[in-house]
Amino acid sequence: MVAEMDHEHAERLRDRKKLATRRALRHAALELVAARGFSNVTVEDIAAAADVSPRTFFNYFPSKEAALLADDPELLVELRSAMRSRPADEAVLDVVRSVMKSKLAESAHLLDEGSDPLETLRRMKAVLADPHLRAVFVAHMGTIERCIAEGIAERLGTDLAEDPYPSLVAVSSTSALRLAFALWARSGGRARFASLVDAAFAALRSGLADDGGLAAILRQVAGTAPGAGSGAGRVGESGAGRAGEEVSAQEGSAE
Amino acid sequence: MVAEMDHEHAERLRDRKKLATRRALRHAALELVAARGFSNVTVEDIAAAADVSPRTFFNYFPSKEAALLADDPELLVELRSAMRSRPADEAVLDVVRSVMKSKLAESAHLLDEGSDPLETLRRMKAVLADPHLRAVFVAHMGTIERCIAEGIAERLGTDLAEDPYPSLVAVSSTSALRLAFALWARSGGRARFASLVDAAFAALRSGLADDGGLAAILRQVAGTAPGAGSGAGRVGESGAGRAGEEVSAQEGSAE
DNA sequence: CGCAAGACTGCATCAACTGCATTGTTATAC
DNA sequence: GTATAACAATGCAGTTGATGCAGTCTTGCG
Repeated sequence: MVAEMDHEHAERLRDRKKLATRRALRHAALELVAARGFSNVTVEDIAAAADVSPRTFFNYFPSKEAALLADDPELLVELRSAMRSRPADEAVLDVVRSVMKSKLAESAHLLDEGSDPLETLRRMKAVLADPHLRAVFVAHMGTIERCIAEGIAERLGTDLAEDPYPSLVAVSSTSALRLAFALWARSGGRARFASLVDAAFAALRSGLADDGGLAAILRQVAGTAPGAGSGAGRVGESGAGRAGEEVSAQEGSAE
Repeated sequence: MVAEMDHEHAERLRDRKKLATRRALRHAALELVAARGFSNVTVEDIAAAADVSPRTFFNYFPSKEAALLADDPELLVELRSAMRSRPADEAVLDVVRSVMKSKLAESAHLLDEGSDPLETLRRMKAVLADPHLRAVFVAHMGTIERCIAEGIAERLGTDLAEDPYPSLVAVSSTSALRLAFALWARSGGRARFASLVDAAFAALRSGLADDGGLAAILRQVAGTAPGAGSGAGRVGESGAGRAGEEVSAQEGSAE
């Protein structure tokens, strides 16, 4: 029962060990960084806590930040192909919105790789708390933005260098995405990520007249009341009241 | 006429020398990076090209990137105070827009510090060409975004943690700003930066219905025609036609 | 001139990485 | 069950970015 594992198990022994050390490293990194701050933790510390040699750390992650952020290069090509597979007559904003909801749901692909969902939130909070990690995260979103801009230009048949519209949409969309992330973390992971994305896009489409239902979602989730009313007197001439038409229900329904 | 310089000149001798080496370092960094790429240039190379010791480089810049990017920490406090000095009843979007135009004009404070305007463009292009520098630049804009979000919350009297609206506006505004930068560089520095900012904000306020005149400005400046017409058939249901109302004239007038 | 402030430099040090050669462990063929 | 190939873990040396410290040279000023 110990030695005669069949091939299925045997083949996975290595992979499981690999995954285990990977998780151990990520976990150790999170613990140490949450406790001491990113700059006060060395790779040596992380490796020691995960019980591997410092050199091994770099066999798993290309940089110290990567142990916390998981910048998956494959994600970008996935995004591109997901954009290509949407119907040709769909509005670009809807394409981007749906792709974001499906591919980047719950920050699974941006911060985590199928590990404990409880840790995802802690990781996100640690990232948002540290200036350097925040910067790296923003930069990471920048690469996603570029990828989306190319995808839009491809759909519209225009050239990124000539037509500013794809860049404009990409820039705005990733802003909405980043905002949704931050708010998701702020809600303690209780708000539905897809709802936040929808609300952020609605807010954008309303011309920033109000928050597109973001405040409502947060209020509903956290039971807190914002200091001032939202949606009036904030934008000078733009008419308000067009936002929120696409915000889906955000509680009760299963994922 | 050589030894008896008065105090004015004398006091500036040091400063001039300092400024000279600073410029020399920045110049050397730009030249080398433009020629070889950021990762193929060492601080030692830059110092050697500027004829100072490697240690001296770090007396002028905190990092290798800083020699190309000039991330001025003072800029943030300037932004905050500029936002405070705007009339209290001004719409937040207008506040941010005007502050961006005045404080970040022509990327003077973001990439340069009063040196040759010709080099500013080269620097910008070098930054946008290199993935790592691009990432650092995006991250830098992230700090500006945060600063602006705080300023908006302060103006509205709300709390960043409760009300998502300030974050939403900040995120969108810095996106517009970043877009204006990229387009400015793309135009070869010929487009008026303020016009691009106005156009980007107009596009945002139109709910991304069209590009708010960005394409028109670029076409006017560069003489290129985009592959597809702009403003129709791109966004599904949002009505177009509200954009561009605030785009100022962009050529002929002196800066 | 002579002194003080401050800029430049060298040196030692640390931490993030990388390449290479070696050792250990797992998978598979015999 | 052992030999062997594949691959993961390790140790080691070296490069590079970055910081602190101490000594030297330049500049500012009386």
